[in-house]
Amino acid sequence: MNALLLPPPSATTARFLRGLNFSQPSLSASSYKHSPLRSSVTSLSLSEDDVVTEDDGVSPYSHRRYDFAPLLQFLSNHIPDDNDLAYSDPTDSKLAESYRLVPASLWHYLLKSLASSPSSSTSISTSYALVDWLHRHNLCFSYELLYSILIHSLGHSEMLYEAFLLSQKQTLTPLTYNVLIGACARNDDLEKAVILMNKMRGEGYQSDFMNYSLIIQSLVRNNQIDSNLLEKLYEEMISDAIELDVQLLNDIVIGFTKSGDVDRAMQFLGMIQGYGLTPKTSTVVSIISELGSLGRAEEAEAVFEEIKDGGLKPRTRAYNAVLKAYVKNGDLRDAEWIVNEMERNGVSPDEHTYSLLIDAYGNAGRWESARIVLKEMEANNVKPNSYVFSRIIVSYRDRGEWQRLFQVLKEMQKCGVKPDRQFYNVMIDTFGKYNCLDHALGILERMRNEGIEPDNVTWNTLIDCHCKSGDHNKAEDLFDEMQQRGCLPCIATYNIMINSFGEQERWEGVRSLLRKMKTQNLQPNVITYTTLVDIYGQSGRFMDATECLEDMKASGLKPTSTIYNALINAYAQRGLSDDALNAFRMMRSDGLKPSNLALNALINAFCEDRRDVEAFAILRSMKENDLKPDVVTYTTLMKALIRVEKFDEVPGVYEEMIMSGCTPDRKARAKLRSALKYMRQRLKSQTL
DNA sequence: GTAGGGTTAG
Repeated sequence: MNALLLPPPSATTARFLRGLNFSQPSLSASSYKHSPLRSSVTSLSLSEDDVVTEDDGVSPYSHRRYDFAPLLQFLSNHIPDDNDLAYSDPTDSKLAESYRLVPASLWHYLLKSLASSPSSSTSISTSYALVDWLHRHNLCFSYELLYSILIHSLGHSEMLYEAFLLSQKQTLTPLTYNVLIGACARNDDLEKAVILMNKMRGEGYQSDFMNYSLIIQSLVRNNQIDSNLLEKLYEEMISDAIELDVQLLNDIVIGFTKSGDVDRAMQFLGMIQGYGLTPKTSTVVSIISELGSLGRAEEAEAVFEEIKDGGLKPRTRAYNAVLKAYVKNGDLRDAEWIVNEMERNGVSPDEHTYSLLIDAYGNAGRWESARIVLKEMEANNVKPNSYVFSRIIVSYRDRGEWQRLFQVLKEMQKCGVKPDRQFYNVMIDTFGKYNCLDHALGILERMRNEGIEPDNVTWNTLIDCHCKSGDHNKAEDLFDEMQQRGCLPCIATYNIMINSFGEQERWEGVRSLLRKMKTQNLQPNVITYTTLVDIYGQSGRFMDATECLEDMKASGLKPTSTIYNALINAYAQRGLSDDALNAFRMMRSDGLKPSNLALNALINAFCEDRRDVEAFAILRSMKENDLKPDVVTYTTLMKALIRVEKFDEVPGVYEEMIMSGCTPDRKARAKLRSALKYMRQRLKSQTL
């Protein structure tokens, strides 16, 4: 479009240009040797496509070099301000005349190179100057486009701030809006992107669908995606009547997948197919993978089949995703089957395949089979790595056979695999979970000796295991040490420390941790608020606890059932049954389903408040709502009966518990025993 | 179609 607006080149101007020597790099190069702008940008080699060709067939301009050095040199020396002297400078108009023939596309290219050149602010200010200059001399039309190019390039080279400043100089048009929003999203500055989108909408312009793609991609990239947010974005797209292209639909599917709402993701997958479009394989695989992580094997299989229906052959990744589902479910036979299947179809297993298989055998306690897989890996030239071994340790840790850790270490050495930071983190966690704090600290030493710098996770794990064993002083020392060594605490670190201070009832300490988080620009997350509600609630500071819950809602985070459980539980332990009930109702009105945890806590509240009738009413409503009472439910009910001295009703509850299929644990048996004891005592005192 | 995995906080 711009090329059409360019004045046609004439023979006279061409001669003029040749006469001015601008096409002779040797001359200009010598005169600009010391210019700060001498870079790849100052002179451009052009292909035939880039130049305007004359009608006469023999193009005088093909393969010529336009040398922009003189212009750029001039512009860098004349950074324009409002009452610019350059206007009256004769060189200015002479230069303008000499570049009259440069095609628009070339100006665009020059501008792009200049704006995205990695060097200094010099080139940025020169690019502004260039746009102004072109504008002033009517050399290149569509200034809107020029600004867009500039903003786009700046955004691509992470100079978003400059792009933003630039946009302030002009009235924004739909094109510049879109380019700017795109630049913000690419640079992960979504706050600015959203502000601009709203502003744009306010001015009656429609946003480009590309912007939504870029925003979703940025959210996914930074793990900031959640399904509510995505739902809101989708509503916006609908109300803006945005065209949903395949790319955008793929991005939405990925977004819902990553935010854990795989059901919604599958709806959109269906939408893609319904439009007769083909989803990207990587999109489909990511759904299978998520279904796999959730252990939803049948659905994973079904989506896997859809790849084949589309005429595509599943590759390693797709197989791995299904394999993950089987492993998650502990389904060894299906796991072995799918691996055979992939080999039969000529798809070679990779590191992930083997890792998953080893995981499966490890979980089944089949260490020998896991070793065979290790051998197979070697045979197939897939090198086992630290990851595989850390998975083995995790499976031993979770099955209580953590001492096998030493054996795993030996095996690892035999394979010539060096433990990495994450492996050591798993080791520290394992030692910590089994209260071997000295061993855990030993690993820290070992890491340092091997030149592996401990990271956030290392420190968090160490700090937390010391808190859990009650050594809050050592935990605090480690918290200080971490910072002295230049490791910045993250949100998890603060959550651990807040919990620690809370347990010690060091409330000023808690507040100062929250302040410190803010200075680091860390926002409290759901876990932070839950921790706060828990520690305040546990020490009877209910005002503080409820205030935290309100703060969380105000900050836009959705309360979870865990946070309500913490609150209900806190009230329950002090026998504040009305408050507990109230918290329970709040939970319901927030649309959260009550779990056994919440209901058991509520029963406990009535129990502590000697309201046994209400406690049993909860049991009834559990049964009516298809919630299976568990051993804790029945034990708490027995406790409630004992509290109101209805000892003779306890054996009946115990019996019902067994009848309903609950296995009594030590606490349940203890309740029955103490009820029987009281009954005997009562009998004795009556006979006496 | 060049990406997917492990460890920490309620």
